[in-house]
Amino acid sequence: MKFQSIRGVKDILPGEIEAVQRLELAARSVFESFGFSEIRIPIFEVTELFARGIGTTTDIVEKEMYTFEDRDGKKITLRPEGTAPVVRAYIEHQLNLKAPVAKLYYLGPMFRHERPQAGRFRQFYQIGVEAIGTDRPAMDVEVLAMLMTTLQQVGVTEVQLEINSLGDAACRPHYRKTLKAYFKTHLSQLCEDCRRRYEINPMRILDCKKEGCKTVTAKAPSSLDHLCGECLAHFQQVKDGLNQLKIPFIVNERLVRGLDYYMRTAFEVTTTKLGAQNAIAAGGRYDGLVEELGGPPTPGIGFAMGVERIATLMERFETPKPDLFFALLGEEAVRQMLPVIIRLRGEGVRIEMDYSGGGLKKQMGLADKLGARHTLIVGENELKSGKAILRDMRTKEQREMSLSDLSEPLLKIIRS
RNA sequence: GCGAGUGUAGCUCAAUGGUCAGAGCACUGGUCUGUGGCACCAGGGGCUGGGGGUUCAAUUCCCCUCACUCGCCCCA
Repeated sequence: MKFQSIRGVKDILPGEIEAVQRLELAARSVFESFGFSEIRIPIFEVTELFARGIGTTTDIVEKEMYTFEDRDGKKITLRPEGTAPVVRAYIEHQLNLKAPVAKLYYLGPMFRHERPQAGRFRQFYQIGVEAIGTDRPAMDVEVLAMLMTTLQQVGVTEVQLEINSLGDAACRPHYRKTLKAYFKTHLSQLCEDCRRRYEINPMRILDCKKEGCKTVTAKAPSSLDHLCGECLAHFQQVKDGLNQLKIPFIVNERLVRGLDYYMRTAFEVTTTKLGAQNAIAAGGRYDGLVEELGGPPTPGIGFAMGVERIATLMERFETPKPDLFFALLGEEAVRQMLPVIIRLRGEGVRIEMDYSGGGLKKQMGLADKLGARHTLIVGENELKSGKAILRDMRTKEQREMSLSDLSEPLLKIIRS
């Protein structure tokens, strides 16, 4: 009986994980420079939170959630996204009272029961940001700047930022009605999926890639023509802000989002290098969500980055190599050197050694394979003479070092 | 949920309805007993994903199943 990981779930091994670590590090540092703080949210919540937050007719809620009953009979769901939990925490801890705008970021795994595919997993990682408490377009611009800066810092530059405005509670219903009226006259030309979308979420039809639907949507009324004055002004200010910061973007009026809570600004960062899963980050404004989840009427905006997708666009980074390898011959050498090894490791020096008890040749081979910069040789001869041998593995130069005073001189050499 | 493709050594891949399923890389050992990379030599390693069927005989042909990959849908 061989065990293997569950379908759609994978291990990220050394060699692969380094890019992820860099991305996380870069994101943290960028977000914190913008004044955002980490919030660590649970990976499961009551099912109702997601149903209300994301929307009961969305694909995520209808068929992708990992939902189960816990031992008390409570309905629990592994989080499929991070915004609803963050908003729940915002309300629960009354973060609205602690600062005018709650600026939060999170990172961790999300779970969706989808068919695995290139760039799509059932457990996947997101790094996300939420700014709750302001509807100023300046915040939209800041959030987008954070996202693009982070991508740039990890060297992911061949991407496209697409933005759109979905309207708000005042103008979206009108647009929806107009759109539905238009599609009603073209129903027969739409694909089966789109006829279903017509009932559930007609805006999604705009996003269909089928040729027949495309010809219909090409002449469909544009969302941008139906924005109310306030939404239009908001959108204009967001675009102005991006231009001012020289952040390139295109307006894609077909851009709609699959989650119900988005309104006004919606955006997506895409790449052509990942096959079918071309979105590496996406987000938008969700001005009605806090209220929907039981909090005071509060606007918010956020995004999530797909960690695996971005990581595959990054160059690969080597696993760190040892600074120093200890080639020790005999138990006595091990006994005497262990304190030095521990002390140097405490200083942050990466030290490896041999655990097989093999001869010097074998240990040198291991030092080479691990890519150690230096090797310190201590055997019977060295114990007798009181002098260890330090070998530079690149230049092959060797020098003697006093056994009685190793740590400081070694530190100096390694840090030089 | 639907469609297509692929499962052979740790990895990348060969092969044939018929003797014992091979190669490269990797690994282990030796040439070289306290000095790595190179070279040469040798060695270990496989229920050919699992189950069933056809056949004298299946890794090969057929069916089922599982897994992976890619696409649709949807999404990050």
